[in-house]
Amino acid sequence: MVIKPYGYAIWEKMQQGLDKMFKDTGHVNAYFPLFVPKSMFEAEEKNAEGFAKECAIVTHYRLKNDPKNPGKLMVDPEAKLEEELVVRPTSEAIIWNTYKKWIQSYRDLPILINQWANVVRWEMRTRLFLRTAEFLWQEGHTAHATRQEAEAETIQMLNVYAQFVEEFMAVPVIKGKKSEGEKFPGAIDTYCIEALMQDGKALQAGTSHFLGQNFAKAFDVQYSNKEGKLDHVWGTSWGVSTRLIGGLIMAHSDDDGLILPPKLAPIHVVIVPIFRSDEELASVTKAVEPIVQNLRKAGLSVKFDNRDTHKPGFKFAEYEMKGVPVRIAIGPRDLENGTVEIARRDTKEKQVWKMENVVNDLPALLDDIQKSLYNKALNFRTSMTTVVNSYDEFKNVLDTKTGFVLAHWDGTPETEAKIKEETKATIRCIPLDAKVESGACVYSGKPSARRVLFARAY
RNA sequence: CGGGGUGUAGCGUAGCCCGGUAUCGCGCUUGGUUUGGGACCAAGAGAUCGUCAGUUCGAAUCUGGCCACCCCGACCA
Repeated sequence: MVIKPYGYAIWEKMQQGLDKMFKDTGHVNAYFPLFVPKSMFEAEEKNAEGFAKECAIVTHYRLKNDPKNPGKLMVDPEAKLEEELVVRPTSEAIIWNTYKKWIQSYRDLPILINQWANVVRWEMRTRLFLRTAEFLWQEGHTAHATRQEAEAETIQMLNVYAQFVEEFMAVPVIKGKKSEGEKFPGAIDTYCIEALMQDGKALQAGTSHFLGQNFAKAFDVQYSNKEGKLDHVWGTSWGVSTRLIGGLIMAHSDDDGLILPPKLAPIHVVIVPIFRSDEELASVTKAVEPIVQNLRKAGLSVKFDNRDTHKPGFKFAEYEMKGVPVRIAIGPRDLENGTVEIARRDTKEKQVWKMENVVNDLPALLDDIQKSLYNKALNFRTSMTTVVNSYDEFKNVLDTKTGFVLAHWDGTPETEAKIKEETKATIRCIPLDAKVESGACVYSGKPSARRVLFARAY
């Protein structure tokens, strides 16, 4: 997948928002290698097994001219690696192998590291942004002296993700815990945030794992505690990826293109001048320049599109497609009246503002758009979350209404697998705020203590 | 890997059944008229029809092999 500049700008905005939140919670960035020796990779068995089917492997380190095919290259059989290198599908292995060297004492803990990186998972079927063979993400890897501290870290980062997705992406999420079948291989517990897309399908937007001592044991990472006794350290890992861009697109867009929340929009405001002649453009430009400068001073990203190669109507359509939250049109009529035309992308609503109010009032409009997008998505999710009490109802909702389904489940992997097989729906999570409510599993009729969240998912 | 489908200009396509080197739209170039919601007119440029082989006087079209891509399924953030 190629991410073009405008799409990459969205990713950069996401990075900025998340990176600040990571730093604010005490984390630092570092970088670990792309290639992981196979022996290192296989040290944590469950993790290795979980990813084995989708690993790219480097077996050679040189190409040479193919004597049978002039001008073509071939793998040089002489250049076979002693040990194959796995292209990281995630970095637990190489990071824990490194942490082993860094940790001796409780005084070395905690280690709170994040890395921004690319990873490769050789998917059989890819989906733009949602599932690509190579993707960009961040992965946090922390090491702690106590179980309690690691668990608190896991939940803290889950909350960071939830806050980011809701505040920046304007997408409401449900925080929960994954079932045994859906959790990260190698983790004790996987927590996640689940979002609902406009087509009624769920999207896992981020995960935070409590690794227990699994990796510490696999990589022999021990520390001396205050009593002078050796113990394995406790770990977490957590990540979000460029999948969030796909989620952002699917959560808000309409038939006219993207709708971007102001907090992630590469361009907050586009100004389109209306003019027939160079003289008109000059006089419009003169009025626009101070507005641009002052909006930029206020911290907004402003584009003044003064191209004379495209008509205004074309530009209107173009920026709508790109999801720019606010468009300002200024023409000769506005110059006479001291006004501008303000159009918001989310509602398509147009207003005429006094020119002198633009700089002052625009931040509030952007705030309103941000909130309004969130509320719209929240209302949608609420209307698309259905409580069901029978398997017939369950299947009917999935087939006709779609969306999230809250149903009782007996807690067994067997039932989970059967439901998945028969309906394509998976347990998205066991919501953290699920109230204790005794009931009967929609599939088996066995007792259940709480409802879990089902959906068909990406 | 199983099942289905498609490869013709930068993109989307017609033509294929019934052989005679290619249609239309978008986009691109130039000129003119336009410019408050994706402009119009005119003139241009651009295609070894996925690839290799076969049949034929002649292949986008018929036959066979190969390659690539797409959709559905298994796998998945």
